[in-house]
Amino acid sequence: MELRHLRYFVAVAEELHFRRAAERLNISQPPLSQQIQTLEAEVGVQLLLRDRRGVELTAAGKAFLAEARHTLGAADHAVATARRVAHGELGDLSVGFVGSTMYGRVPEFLRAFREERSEVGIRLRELTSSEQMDALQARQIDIGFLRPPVAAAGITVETLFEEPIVVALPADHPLAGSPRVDVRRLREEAIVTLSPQDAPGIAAATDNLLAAAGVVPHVAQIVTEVPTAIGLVASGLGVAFVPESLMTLNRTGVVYRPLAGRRQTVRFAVAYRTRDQPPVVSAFLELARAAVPT
Amino acid sequence: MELRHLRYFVAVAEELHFRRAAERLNISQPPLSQQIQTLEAEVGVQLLLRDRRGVELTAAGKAFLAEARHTLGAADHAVATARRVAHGELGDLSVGFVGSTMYGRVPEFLRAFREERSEVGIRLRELTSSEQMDALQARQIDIGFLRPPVAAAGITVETLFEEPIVVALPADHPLAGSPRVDVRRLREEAIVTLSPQDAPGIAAATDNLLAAAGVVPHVAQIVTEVPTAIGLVASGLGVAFVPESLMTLNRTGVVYRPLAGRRQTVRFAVAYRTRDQPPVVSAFLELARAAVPT
DNA sequence: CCCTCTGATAGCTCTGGCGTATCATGGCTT
DNA sequence: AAGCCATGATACGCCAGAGCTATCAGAGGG
Repeated sequence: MELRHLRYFVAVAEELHFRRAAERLNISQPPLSQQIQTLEAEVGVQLLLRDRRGVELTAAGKAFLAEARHTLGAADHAVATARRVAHGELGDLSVGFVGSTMYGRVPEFLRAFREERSEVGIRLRELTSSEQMDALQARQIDIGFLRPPVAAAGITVETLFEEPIVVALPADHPLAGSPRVDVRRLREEAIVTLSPQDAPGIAAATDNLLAAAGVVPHVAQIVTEVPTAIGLVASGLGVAFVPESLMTLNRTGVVYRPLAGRRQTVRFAVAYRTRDQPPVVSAFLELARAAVPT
Repeated sequence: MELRHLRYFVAVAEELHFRRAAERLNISQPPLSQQIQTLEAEVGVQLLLRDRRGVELTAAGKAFLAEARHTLGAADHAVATARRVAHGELGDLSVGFVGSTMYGRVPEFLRAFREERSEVGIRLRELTSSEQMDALQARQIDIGFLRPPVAAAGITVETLFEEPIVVALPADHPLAGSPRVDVRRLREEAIVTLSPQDAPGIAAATDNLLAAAGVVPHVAQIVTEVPTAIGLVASGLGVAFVPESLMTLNRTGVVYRPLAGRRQTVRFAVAYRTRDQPPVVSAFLELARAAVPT
């Protein structure tokens, strides 16, 4: 049995007239009769009563008509669904992100994308930058939000923008009152730093800042995620250098101050497999690129 | 697009290997490649990634696979459903009945049929015998339970059994104490009779009884349904002659007594279209015939 | 009694689905 | 590095079968 048989049967059942049904199907009447006969033989059941005065459905024919319509609808739906997935209108998207990006632009991207493509399901996973590279290669995620430098075979890392580093101080710190902070004045401070393996971008920026100021850091604690570092600052353990966007994390006991002197930035990037992307990915990337100022 | 394309695609998607899929489909590999190409061209979307090391599904391909399986399932289901309807295992049955039969064997038939064919939906309509003949011809009902004589073109009326007429008396009637009642002793009674149009069987039986006893009836009221007649007996309006099976209608203020002398019976019959029956009908008829004693 | 309408049948054509043979390409082995 | 073996794609011929035209058979209706 083929869909042709179902299409023909539905046409005859609707017209209750072989010649008219054949016209509708753009074939002549004899092959239509033949195909219906073949169908009835295969089902093994009489579906139509021909009584010289038009056609009538048997009880089995009525039941089959409903099911045949459903089958044809399912076939159309299969095609439509595949097309929509191919056009990125429908599908699933797994997104990885490092903790520090959830206070910046990522939530904005996600909200905008959900509005534009309400039928794309988004799954979020918090991962470090290097974990994201592995997850991208293993196809566990399709897009990653992370901070370079980071690289892996088959993965494109595309910087979306740069943002300055600011310093997070305990609220009761003497320098908390200054509009800008000179790194050299932090010479005696304990510093909470990020692990170079897990947050290479921020770790390198911190090193640069301190080296440029000729400061040898007293490392109070090495942590994996920026929000953790800010938590430790709040508890008075030391100061931390963090990306500007983290200022939206208004934690009691912490103040953020811009740095005096040469501006030090960290990059914010999106990463994706260079090949074998689901179609939704390119739509998401375009949205993210459009959302950041050139 | 034909079901063939879906079958082939599902096989390839499951095997992830053209040659093995072709074996499973009992065709050779080249036509399988061709058909899949045709399918992809028609859908307009790449469904499979061939990369020299087996085959992989695209996102669209995964979505299409699920839909294709569903479509194939729907096609199988269409065939199975038509067959089940043709075998009377599934379907709908409209049954007409006259009021007096619902106190006899009909409920028993219905219960037994529902147990045997739980997937046949039964709709019940209370109709007089002649209304049932019209409804059968108009295909509004498929089976009727009624009391002959009644006839119409294209309708078979098949007597299932006969049952004796008994008399329904008000409980305070002088004859209520007798084990049997002689009709001649009802010479002076008001009688509730049934309309010959609506209940020809019982009306004729009543006429016969009275004529045989030489009684000229005082007709108190003519009614359409036997239960109505019994209601009037309960109110003391008169006596009525009713089929024995109505004795299961235990109405306060009414007693039933068998008649003395020659036994007068009414028939109980099932009626159906001689042709163009839904397949369930014959199953129901066989059950009804088997349920009555020969 | 003929005419007209229905769906079915006959016989032919030709498309297209399938087969065999072969190609192109990439990974693996040696 | 070269050859081998696997993959899926391509080339091409064959023939089943889907479709066509012409015709038949039977039932109403005028």
